[in-house]
Amino acid sequence: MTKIRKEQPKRHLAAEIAAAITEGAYRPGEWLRQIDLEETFAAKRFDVRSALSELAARGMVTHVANRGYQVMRPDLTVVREMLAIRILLEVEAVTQALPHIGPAELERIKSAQKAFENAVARGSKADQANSNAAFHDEIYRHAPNRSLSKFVVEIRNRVIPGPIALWPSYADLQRSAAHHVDIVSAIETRDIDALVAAVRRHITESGANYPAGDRGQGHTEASAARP
Amino acid sequence: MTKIRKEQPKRHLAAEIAAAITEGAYRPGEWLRQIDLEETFAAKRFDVRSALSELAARGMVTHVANRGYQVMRPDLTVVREMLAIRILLEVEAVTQALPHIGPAELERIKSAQKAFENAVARGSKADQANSNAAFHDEIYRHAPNRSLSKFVVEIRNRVIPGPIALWPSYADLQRSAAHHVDIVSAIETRDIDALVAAVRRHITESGANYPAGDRGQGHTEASAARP
DNA sequence: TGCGCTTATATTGGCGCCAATTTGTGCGCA
DNA sequence: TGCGCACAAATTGGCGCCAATATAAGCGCA
Repeated sequence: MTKIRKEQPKRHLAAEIAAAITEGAYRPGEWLRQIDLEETFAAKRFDVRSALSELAARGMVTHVANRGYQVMRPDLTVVREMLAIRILLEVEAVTQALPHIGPAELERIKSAQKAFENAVARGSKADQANSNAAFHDEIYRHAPNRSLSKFVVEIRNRVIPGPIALWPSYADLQRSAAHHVDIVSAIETRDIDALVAAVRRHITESGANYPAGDRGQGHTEASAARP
Repeated sequence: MTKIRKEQPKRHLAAEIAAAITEGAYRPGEWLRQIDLEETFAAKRFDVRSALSELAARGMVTHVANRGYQVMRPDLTVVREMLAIRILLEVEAVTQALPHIGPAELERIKSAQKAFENAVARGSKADQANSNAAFHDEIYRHAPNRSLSKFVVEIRNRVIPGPIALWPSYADLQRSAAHHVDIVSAIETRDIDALVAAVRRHITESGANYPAGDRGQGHTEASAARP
């Protein structure tokens, strides 16, 4: 008799919770109750705590003894610093990728860009975020340094977007789409300088949504939610 | 009556195990038995499994269902790619740091360098690794982008050194020390180009220990250790 | 005597309970 | 009526057991 085994792909709960946080399901400062997470993600207590511990190590949530875990409040300074790091990495990635982008690859990039434009017009917030990420990855994946492109993804997912950056205006989205057009055309004309400049501008301005004195956005409300 | 509470700084077991791996306590390909880890680190089963899961997510160990966790075999390509990323980040860090290094800071850097030389002469392998890391951090910490310097540390600790890179020859160590001297003098003369070149060379050559066809070093022996 | 099957052992991994602690509520007292 | 204390409810977190599975050992049979 052949042995039947349930091949569950060993879900990575920490990543799922992290995604939920970056998508705004949980607000900065909000308490993450283990019991809630258990039923929301249909996971066991063990996995929940394990995931929470991991996220705490990553600095995505803060842990208060005997109180629980709460979503880290995005520090404007840290966000800006992470953007600077992203620029460093993504500029390198796109520079490495350019020589390896032929007509076929360009076509895929263009369709990824189209997908983003569609998401801007008719998609949900999550669609917009995902198709935006997919567009960039479609470019970076051609960098010979595969670790680099993986890293770019990891860093991007690590930053907790403030509530403001999470709800960009339609104008913001259109500006993003315009940047994508710039990037694509720079790739098409093989203009490395223009390409680098476009990427740098794109990332920089993605953090421009953060007003100067951000910080306490949603502070009172989120803090009010008791643990 | 005042309440007495045991303020244990909430140890991060995953980091401890990771350190043990990078220090060579566990060889690539070796199986990590949970029971052994329990008593070695005086931790409970829960924490061990949690830490292991985290390390698996970081790609430091591989997880085989119902078999356990084993130390990831360092892939030469990945190691090289990570070195390239380290160069990118550390060059940026040192560039940012230079303008903020005054006489007082330079003095501390010099003493860190001395500490490394002492470790080379009389210290253990762990001492050498630690004092080397301390030297670099003593420089990078002056970069205004604090996230960057933290990041540099994280990346450095993420790479699993192959057994060869782990046991550098005395000549390797001396070369490393020489690089440090170059770096210090470049800082002293404020020669940014020389500084960048020195850092780049230092990191690049730290991976030169890996011979072309590395991979299977310690393969048979480590694999023999049954789970 | 060697090979294949069955049995035994060690290890992993899923799951759950209960003590400790904190927060919320209600009662009593000034 | 307002303040403070005590009690109750909810949540976290430490800990341990036991089933499932892989590996090793033992045994019978050709």
